[in-house]
Amino acid sequence: MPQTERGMRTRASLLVAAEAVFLEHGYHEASVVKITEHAGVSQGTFYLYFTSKKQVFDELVVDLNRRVRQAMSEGAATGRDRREAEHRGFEAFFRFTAEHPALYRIIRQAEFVSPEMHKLHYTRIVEGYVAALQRAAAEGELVELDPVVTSWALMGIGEIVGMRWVLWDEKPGEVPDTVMAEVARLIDRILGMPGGQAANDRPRKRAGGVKVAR
Amino acid sequence: MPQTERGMRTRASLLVAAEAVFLEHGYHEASVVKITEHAGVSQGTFYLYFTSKKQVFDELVVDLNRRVRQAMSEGAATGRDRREAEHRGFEAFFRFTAEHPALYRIIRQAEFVSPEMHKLHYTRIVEGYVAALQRAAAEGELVELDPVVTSWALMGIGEIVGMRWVLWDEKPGEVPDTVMAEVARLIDRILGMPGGQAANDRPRKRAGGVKVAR
Amino acid sequence: MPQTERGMRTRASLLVAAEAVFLEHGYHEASVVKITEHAGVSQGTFYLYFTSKKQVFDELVVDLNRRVRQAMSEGAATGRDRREAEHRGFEAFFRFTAEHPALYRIIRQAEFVSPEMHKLHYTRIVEGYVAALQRAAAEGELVELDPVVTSWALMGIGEIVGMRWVLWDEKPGEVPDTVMAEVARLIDRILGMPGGQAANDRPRKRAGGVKVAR
Amino acid sequence: MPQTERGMRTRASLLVAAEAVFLEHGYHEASVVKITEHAGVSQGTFYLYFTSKKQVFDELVVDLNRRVRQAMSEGAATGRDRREAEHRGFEAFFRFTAEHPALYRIIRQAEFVSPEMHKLHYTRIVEGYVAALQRAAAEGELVELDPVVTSWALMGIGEIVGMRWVLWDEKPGEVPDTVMAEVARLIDRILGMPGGQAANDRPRKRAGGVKVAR
DNA sequence: AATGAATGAGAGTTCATTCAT
DNA sequence: TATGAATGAACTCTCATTCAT
Repeated sequence: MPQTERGMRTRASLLVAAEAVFLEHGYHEASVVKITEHAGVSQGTFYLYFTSKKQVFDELVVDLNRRVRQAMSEGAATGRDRREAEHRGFEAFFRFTAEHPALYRIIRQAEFVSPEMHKLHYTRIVEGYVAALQRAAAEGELVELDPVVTSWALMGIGEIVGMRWVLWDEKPGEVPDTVMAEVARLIDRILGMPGGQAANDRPRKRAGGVKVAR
Repeated sequence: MPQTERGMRTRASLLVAAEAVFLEHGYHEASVVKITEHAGVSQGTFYLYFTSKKQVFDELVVDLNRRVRQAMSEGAATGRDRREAEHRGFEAFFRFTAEHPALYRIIRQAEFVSPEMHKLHYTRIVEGYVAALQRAAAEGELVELDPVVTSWALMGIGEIVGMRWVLWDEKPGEVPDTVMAEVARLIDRILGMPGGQAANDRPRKRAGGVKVAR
Repeated sequence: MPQTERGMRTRASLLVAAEAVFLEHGYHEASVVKITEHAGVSQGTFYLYFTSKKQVFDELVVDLNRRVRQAMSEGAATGRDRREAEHRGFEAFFRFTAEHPALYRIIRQAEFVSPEMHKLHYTRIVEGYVAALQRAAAEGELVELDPVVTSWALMGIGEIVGMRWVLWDEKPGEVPDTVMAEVARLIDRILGMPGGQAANDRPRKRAGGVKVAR
Repeated sequence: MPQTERGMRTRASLLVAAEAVFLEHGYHEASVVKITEHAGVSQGTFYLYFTSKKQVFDELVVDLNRRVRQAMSEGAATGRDRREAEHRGFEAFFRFTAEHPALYRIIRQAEFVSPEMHKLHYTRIVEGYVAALQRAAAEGELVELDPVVTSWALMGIGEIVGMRWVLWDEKPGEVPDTVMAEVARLIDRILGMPGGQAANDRPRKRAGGVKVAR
């Protein structure tokens, strides 16, 4: 760890550079040289602050994880009552994956680079999720469900939607409103909240019931 | 392409070896040498049948994709009526991701190795999904939903559940029954089919409504 | 060496293929596979008739050498008297290097592939040259000169002119007439034959004496 | 490019080593390993200073070209009058090819390794040649001739003589005096300068007029 | 005579990491 | 603290050649 002000700045700029380079090239195509060049320092300097390429990657994953969870709790904090709070928490999660889809590439890549960190990331998020679901359930707001399985399922939805509509689409950074709305309804159905079904909760016998996104 | 029986065998054993090695080490740690050693042939032989490491990877992804979809349609074929058929199709998909979670690592890694193949894989599966949802909707069996968004969501659930309960668990190859059942209920809720809620379809006001898996 | 008619044909087609491939790719870029593919036979067949890639190259050089010298003596044979014969011989040499500049690439490459053959090629040609010069000198038709040095010089001229005006030029296969004529005059001057200087043999004091080719 | 004294030394020693190795083995037999071993550095160091084996080759060709032309202009500078200057320029060229025949192997090999560099080399030299011939012609010192064709011819002579008498001979580094003298007379005849013919300028009718070198 | 599968040495090149300054 | 030269293991890939059929 750096002992001086200058050292702190150097380390920080290396982290920023690493994020940018991993984002652009992925872990394996990213080289330490690229990172140091991006940070404007020399090659050797990297090893003053990090013991390996993998270590800086791990640190980034931990950092990203912290940011996601912070976004989620900040989102939840804007809710005026318990129920709204939970809603906002989920919303924040989706918004984060939507707004930072590229960051999610880093996390997904962790599966092959740093399985422990990958596991840690999901586990931590799910923990928060589960707690939220349990609080909501205690309030009697949910259908009867298993919070762990449900949390994982919700996370899977968030990831794949981010991948499909943000990472793959030409104009990244945003999930289309129609898709977002559909996802919201879907979640409501999963959690047994009203709003999952438009006006009526019985399946209706008409083909028009199906609308295609995009 | 091989022109003799012997050549066919060699190529096949290289494919098998590649799958095993990619599974164990991931794409980047897997080397052509490891693959050929595993197949019991010399290094150069690899290039008799594949033009590059990436090509054999792509071929594997395409092959896996074919197998998943075949499993799905075979599953659907066991249903006695339309509704059962759709159910069995989804079941088959979940069973496949559950039974071959490691294969899914290969597919997920394709995101960083061969984005085109990765895209192709998901796109093809979703196409089948969407068609099934539309058929079910035409029969009036579903809640009003967007089949595309829903298909992606279902796939996200399948993947993450496979990752969590099969890939991460010590005894791989099987999603625990309790988890599988919970997922089934969850899907029913998503699709608006009866069975998504145990006995009653209103959320109830008791914490006991929540049961934790594992 | 082949024992059957069929074998003879195969060997011949391999030689033809080798010439084509060496011509197009040069020795090092040419591979045995390319040669056999071009000949329409399988890889292993090559080694039925040649012991190595280098051997077939050597054989080609020897063959080309034979062809050049034959062209030269055929050219000389068309001369009606001794003097004309010599002229025609040189002409034929230049025509050959002009018409087959690509073949000359093979020979030049021999310097780095098969120095012995390279040496042999030039030595044999020079021998013929020297003999011709000596005959001409015996007839008193030449300026006093060293036939060996002169022969080498003439060969150097032929090669470089072929390289510059045939190999490098867009429309290969032909040295422009003006260049050819200038070369002819140049040779006449070298050999001390009339015709080397236009009308007068004293250098003249006017800049207009210099005309630029191309 | 190296930024320190040490780096400069390393790069220089790699260039020296490359020249030596290309000289001894030719381009294709020369390997980067051989070069680095010769330079006493490790394999990877090579790629600190050169992007590829071909690049160092190109650099060598350019360097040699510079040296030849410098030798020529330095030679020309020793002439006391215009005419002597031109003479000395040509002399210097011949001396250089004679003294560095091995370097000329590198240049000749460029035909097959780096055609652009090969072309550049000859083109540059000819440009200087042509200019010299034109100056000489303006002084009325030459026979009527085409300076471009003549320049190429002179170069062809220089190369082949260097190849024959220096590269092939056991004691390299020197063209025998008798050969050199003969070449000089030959050039005088080509340029129409006095001295091309010993004492008399008419061909004589005696075989003794021909003397054989070596 | 012909095939084509198999070999394996060796090539050029990259890059995470170390170390002298 | 910072530099950047140096390392060397490891990689992908090519190809002349051999050999079983």
